[in-house]
Amino acid sequence: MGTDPITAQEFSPRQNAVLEQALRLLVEGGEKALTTSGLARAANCSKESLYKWFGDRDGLLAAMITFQQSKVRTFEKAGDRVSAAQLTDHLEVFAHDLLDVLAGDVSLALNRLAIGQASRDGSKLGNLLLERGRRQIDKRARGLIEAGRRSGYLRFDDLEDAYRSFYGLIVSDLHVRMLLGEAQQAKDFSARARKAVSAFLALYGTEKVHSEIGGKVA
Amino acid sequence: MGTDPITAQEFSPRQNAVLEQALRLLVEGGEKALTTSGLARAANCSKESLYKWFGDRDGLLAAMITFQQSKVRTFEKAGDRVSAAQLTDHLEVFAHDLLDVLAGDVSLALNRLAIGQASRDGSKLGNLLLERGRRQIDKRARGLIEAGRRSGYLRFDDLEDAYRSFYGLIVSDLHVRMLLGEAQQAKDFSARARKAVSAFLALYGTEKVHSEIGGKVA
DNA sequence: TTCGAACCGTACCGTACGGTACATAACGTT
DNA sequence: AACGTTATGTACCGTACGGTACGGTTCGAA
Repeated sequence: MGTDPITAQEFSPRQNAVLEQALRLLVEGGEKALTTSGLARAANCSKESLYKWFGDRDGLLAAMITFQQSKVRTFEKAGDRVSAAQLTDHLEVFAHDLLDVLAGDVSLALNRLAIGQASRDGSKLGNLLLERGRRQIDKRARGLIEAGRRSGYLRFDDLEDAYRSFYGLIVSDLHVRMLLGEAQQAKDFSARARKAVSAFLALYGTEKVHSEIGGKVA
Repeated sequence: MGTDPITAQEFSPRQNAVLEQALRLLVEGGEKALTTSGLARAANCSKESLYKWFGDRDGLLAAMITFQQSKVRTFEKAGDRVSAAQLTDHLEVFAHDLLDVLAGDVSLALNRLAIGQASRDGSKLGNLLLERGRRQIDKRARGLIEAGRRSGYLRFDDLEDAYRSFYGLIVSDLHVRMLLGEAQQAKDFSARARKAVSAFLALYGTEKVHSEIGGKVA
């Protein structure tokens, strides 16, 4: 009994299967489609087991978030020293990955769920989503930017300001628009990532990086 | 019968009062607190009137959005020619206003509502929010940016790209964080607006604007 | 083979919601 | 004064959900 099912890193295989079904139901039909009876039916388990494993419905929702985040492990291999080409490549890959993550249907569904419950549960789900999910992404980005500074390609006073700008240039209001359900228009994430990195380098890049890359920036 | 209550620009004073109460309930307790019975009780009206005026619950939600947006009229007085100081001032005021709007509790509550319903109603509320609410803001910003270009202070190929960058630099992920209910940390919107405009000018400003402003940019 | 734990399926309970019906009251119109 | 319109308040209905209880089943351990 020492392991809280919320803080435990993994669930039993059976529970994983059930949580998978729960995510499927949530993605397909939104929160209203995720009923305990429906989940029990879809996952071939009993409601009693659901309440035994997750406590109550809120516990189930929290478990779904931690489960999903335990699946997407963002690895961080920030080289200490990078070339200008490597830096732009890594930044663009990061930007593209970020857009891919934010646009994923499971991510959108979970964010919608947490936002919808924000005023009800004191942002418990929202904090879970931010602390456990975004932390990884933030670390990776900060590592990249720091490496760029160490290599003399980036210059900034406040790392947080620089990262915030980078994030905004990549995402802008696209995340909220997708959350609102706007018909996804041509998700050309590659071009978007390229533009964002180009703008970011124009803002925070040193003369060194501009001279080494030169014509690549429009 | 010719006027759809959704597309009608205004409701009757009685209906306005009821919608005001509906917004209050929504802000205070989220969507779950907004029940037809509760609203009837809070607004001293009958449920039958609610259904007569708004059709059903979804109609009520849509009416709440249009009602709220009919209250906040963003005026646009984009001067054709501006000075560098005027341009930066207008841009900073816009950025600050945008942050104020997005951080408003009614705005947050309505956005949470629309996002929570996004997978249920085919984004009807989300589109309403985007088309009627954001259109005004977008027009004002585009007018400002265009004026800056006409005056020789800004240079860009695509107005949409420039505006998207500006928006991202101002807001970044703050909107989503607030929607998720993150404890609001020191909303120093003035400093944030100044930084965003500074970055925007560094990206899209011409030599002219830099020479005229000079030391003001950190 | 027997025991016990975990689990499934189903039935059940209380509640609360969206929506409807009706009886009554205010009020302007003729 | 009689009437039609409009609105209120209350009672009601069907439904669907969260949560609980219970009988039956699987399955590994002793």
